[in-house]
Amino acid sequence: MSASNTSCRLEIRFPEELPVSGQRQIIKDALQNHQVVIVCGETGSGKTTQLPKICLDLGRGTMNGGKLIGHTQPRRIAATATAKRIAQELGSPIGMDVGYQVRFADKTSSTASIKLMTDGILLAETQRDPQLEAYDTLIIDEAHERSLNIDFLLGYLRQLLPKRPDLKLIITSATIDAQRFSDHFAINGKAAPVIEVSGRLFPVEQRYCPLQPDPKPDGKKESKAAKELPETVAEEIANVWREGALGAGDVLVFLPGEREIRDCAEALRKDHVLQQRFHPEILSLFARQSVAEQERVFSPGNGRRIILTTNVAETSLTVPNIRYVIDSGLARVKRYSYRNKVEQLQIEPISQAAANQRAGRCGRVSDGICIRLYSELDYQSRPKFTDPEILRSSLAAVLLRMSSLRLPKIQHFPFIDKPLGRAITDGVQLLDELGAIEFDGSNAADATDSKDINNSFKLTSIGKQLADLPLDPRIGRMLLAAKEQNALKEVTIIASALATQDPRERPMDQGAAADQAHLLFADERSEFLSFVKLWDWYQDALRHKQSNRQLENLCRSKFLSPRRLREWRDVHGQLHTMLAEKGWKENGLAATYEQVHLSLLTGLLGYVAKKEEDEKSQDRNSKTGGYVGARGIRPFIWPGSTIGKKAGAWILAGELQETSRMYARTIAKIEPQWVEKVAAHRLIKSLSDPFWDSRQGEVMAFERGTLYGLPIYHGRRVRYEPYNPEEARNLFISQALVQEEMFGRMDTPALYRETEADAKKKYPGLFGFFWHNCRLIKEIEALEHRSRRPDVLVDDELLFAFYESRIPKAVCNREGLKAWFKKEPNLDSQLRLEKVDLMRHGAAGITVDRY
DNA sequence: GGGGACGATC
Repeated sequence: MSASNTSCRLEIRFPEELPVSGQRQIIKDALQNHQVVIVCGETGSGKTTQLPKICLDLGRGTMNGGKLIGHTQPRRIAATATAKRIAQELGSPIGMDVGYQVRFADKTSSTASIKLMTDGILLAETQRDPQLEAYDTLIIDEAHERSLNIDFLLGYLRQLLPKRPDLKLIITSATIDAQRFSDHFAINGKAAPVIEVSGRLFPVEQRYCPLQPDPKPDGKKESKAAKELPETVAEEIANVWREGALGAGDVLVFLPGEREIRDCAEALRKDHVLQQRFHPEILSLFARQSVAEQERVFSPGNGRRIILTTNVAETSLTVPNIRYVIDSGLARVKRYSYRNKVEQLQIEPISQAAANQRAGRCGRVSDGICIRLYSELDYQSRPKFTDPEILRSSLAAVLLRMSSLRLPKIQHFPFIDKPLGRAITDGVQLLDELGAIEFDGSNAADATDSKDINNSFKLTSIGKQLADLPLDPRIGRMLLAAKEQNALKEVTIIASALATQDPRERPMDQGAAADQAHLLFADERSEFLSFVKLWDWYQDALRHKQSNRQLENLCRSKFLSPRRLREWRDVHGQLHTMLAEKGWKENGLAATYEQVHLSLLTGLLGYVAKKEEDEKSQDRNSKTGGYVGARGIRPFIWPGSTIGKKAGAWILAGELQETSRMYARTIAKIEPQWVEKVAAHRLIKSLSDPFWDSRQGEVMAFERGTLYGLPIYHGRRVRYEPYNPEEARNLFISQALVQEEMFGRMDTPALYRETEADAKKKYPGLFGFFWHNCRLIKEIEALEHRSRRPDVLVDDELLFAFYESRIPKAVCNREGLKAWFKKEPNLDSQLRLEKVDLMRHGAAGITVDRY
């Protein structure tokens, strides 16, 4: 141990066995001469715990008369654990010199010099401290993970640094990413210095055992059939264990998802060689499994173990005692589809960086062997890095935040990887759908088509409120709507549930029992209301709890995760407090089904679907799910749905995600009229088949309303005049007057008499010209008949021209005409036809008088 | 007929 003293009361020691300790002078020198320093240190370098101490030693931090040394971590656990560790190393109680802040936990004080936090906390702080004046030093750890938060922070800091010359920034990353960060933070053309700190990784031998051979250079496929993944995993494990190069170490197998884990586990249990010779314990590891299931992985047993894992073991969790890694080279990757505006979760080949990270997982305790189930050529041809999250996400939330921070336009913001224009446009459209923004200037109407729409919007009051909520904009929008709907109580419960992980557990081997237990919370119309039922159950359980143990057991008996229930309660509590501070009152009476779902719908407009009328699509074996949604998507109801087939004609989904199919999860029955209630102005209306409606006295048409292409209603009679006044007038003249349907059909003498009597009662003294003209035309028709000259009567076109020229331009219905009659008493006589008007020019000689 | 992993203001 060596120690150095600063002016402060603490003695700072650097454990010499940590590689970073040996380089602290180099790091100090770099930090003194540069505003930004990049530190790459692999696992075990000690960078996370020692870098803040090096900064302290350099004279930074509150205790040296400066400000805070801020240190961010991607995960809450890492932030709190690191804070405790550093405090311990400094011999200072937590909160005194080293504090931490994560969501729901704040252990900071005015005396602290070092503050550990999640990157989300620092990002949130930019809202009220845009210059980040609280800090004199910032350490952004694990920057290579390139989460949305990290990318935003790095962009933010890039533009902040010139305004804060006193602020020092350390970015830590994996070695392969270092150059990109160094270039991004170049000042006056000078890249930021990169300091490499060795890690303590043991050598890992790479082997390639491809499932399928590489394609030959001539493009012809190898005749050998591709091997199956589960069988190959079993085979390779047997091989390395038999070979015994590294002894009986545990094996970590990276697979893309839960399903592959299940298939693989089954194959391993059936493999005679493995079973008889090695008796392995087969375990699985993925995020949504119970704590008990996960714990088994972290408490090594006596025998050989095989752990089948998803990406959770790539960064978030470290499995001990791993000597062998088998890498399928695949992962389920979240991407955002701009076309459908839904999330996709599909299996993709991982990047070289991710493959290396996976391989490194067997070099932590001693030498390791990594077997890749793909060829070296395949590896070499893969992208170097995993796409950063910002290129795979909806940008609505980012745009909202940027706008609320009054940052430059997104195109000019210094992101390391700039999002595509298409993605930006999509984000703007979502914010517009939520009513969060308004377009300024003249191009408002066609703004969504304009190329630089994102240059011309500003936040509405809804947008400003959304930016203040720690929620996805869609979920935040539900809360704002719930305030109007008087449904805040229920919607706060639902919104916080949608914002956290589903507390319901479904262990692989007890699926049916879990489903059965969860039926307790089922609602026959809405799976959103299941959350409310579950919430009530949980509140009741909390009230009656005898001990934490008893509560945990009760939760477990219902297949509920205590940890996630707590997280749900924390988020709910936070929202509840925030809304109360705004002065919003929760409804005392239970909200109606409609009030709750109108609120949800306001945030989920694109997630409405309608049962297809086509009978065939309702078949079991149909290739479609029997529903059609916005933008032409055809979702399937998630098989775990408790409503399923009984869902009805219209549903709202809490989530649409494309995995093996497009699935709608968390569904509820809704009425199509509700869509109109919350989104009347978003519907695209089209009118067809206009006609004269003699009862209304108006030209009417059939209206059809669509929401993102989904017909919400059709065949609705509406006035045609507002839509097309010219054509409405033409139809009024041709059908009401020329075709004599002003008061209804009169095609038989009886009907004629009836209609006339009726009209006289309803419209006394009005439209004398109409009956006059009708009679005259009849008279002449009779004449025409007798003279056997079908051309004597003037035709419809001339009649039309007669009325058209005499009726005021603004008149296109009965009421309009009536009003003109009052204004212009002469109009009646002007509109009366005379025989001469009705006779064709050439037939003018023929008159009634000749007979 | 079935789910990669994170994360969020006084």
